[in-house]
Amino acid sequence: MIIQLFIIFTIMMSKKCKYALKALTRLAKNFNKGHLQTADIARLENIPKKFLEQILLELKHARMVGSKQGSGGGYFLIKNPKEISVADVYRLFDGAIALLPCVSINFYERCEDCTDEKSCAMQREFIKIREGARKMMSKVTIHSFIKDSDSQ
Amino acid sequence: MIIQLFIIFTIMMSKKCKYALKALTRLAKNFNKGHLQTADIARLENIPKKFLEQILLELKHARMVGSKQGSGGGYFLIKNPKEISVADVYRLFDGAIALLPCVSINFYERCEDCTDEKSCAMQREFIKIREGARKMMSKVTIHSFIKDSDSQ
DNA sequence: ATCATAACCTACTTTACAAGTAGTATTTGG
DNA sequence: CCAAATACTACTTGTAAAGTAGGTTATGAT
Repeated sequence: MIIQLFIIFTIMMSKKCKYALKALTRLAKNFNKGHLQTADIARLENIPKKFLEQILLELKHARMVGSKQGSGGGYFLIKNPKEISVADVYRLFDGAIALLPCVSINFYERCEDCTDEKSCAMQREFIKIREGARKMMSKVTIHSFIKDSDSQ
Repeated sequence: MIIQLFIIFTIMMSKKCKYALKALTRLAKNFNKGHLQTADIARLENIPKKFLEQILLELKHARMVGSKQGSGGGYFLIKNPKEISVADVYRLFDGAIALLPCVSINFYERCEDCTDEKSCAMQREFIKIREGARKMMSKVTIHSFIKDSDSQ
């Protein structure tokens, strides 16, 4: 009997970021229709409530959502769903879109092992890759998640 | 006096993967011209030698490079540099190109918090994002790193 | 044959962060 | 003033990245 165990580790979007997108989508469905409470969003989207609290707070500090404290309070979207892209949310929670720090626009950092950045062929090529990802991630917005597929 | 400390965490390519690409590029420059030793590649590319050993071994197991043991041995490329894409190397070391497991071609996994995958708008949109990244990462090869910019 | 050299392989260490949990403070409507 | 909700801080647990350490095996040269 052979037991095969496949453990695969991958670098992907964090759950925090994914939950944020789901929460924003839920709020977008309620755009200009009052507010929703953390507990409700958590239940509807299968997100741990206390974890979601932190996420909504971060979204508030990033001025994507607004809140109302006290009994009967909740969260609401303050930006148009069409103006919140996946790129925006990804940068907020997971950081750079580029695969290398020396290629990042918003999170640039020099590579320690690089001798001459100006002639670095990797940098040149990874800029192309970044642009491929960045364009798509900027094009897809929270609004993309609430419209149905054929209403493209 | 205000001290501001910015700590930014980002999800990027692992160093292992980056080092692998650099090592492959170095071997590609020597394609069909004999072999290079770990120590030399390590020195030329500023990669910790023992770490590079592991990486070259993984590349060997993935049949991208070949090796010769014993004194005067070393590593050499066995695939054409044009046929080793960034996507290939990335998948080997860092896993999925897609940002969500349910969107990955090679590392698919169901999302626990998803109720109905067929009607999931996020999945539908993230496939587009994956394709943006995947196309670019498949187009850029080790050969891209050794040619100069205007010889496009 | 044996020695130096370089690949091959496994295990360990350290650090850091993701993914949450816990508990308290603050605001606000009734 | 009380209940309900957000606001905030701190802690926990597990796991992976990045590298280190040390030994084994193969091979060309002496």
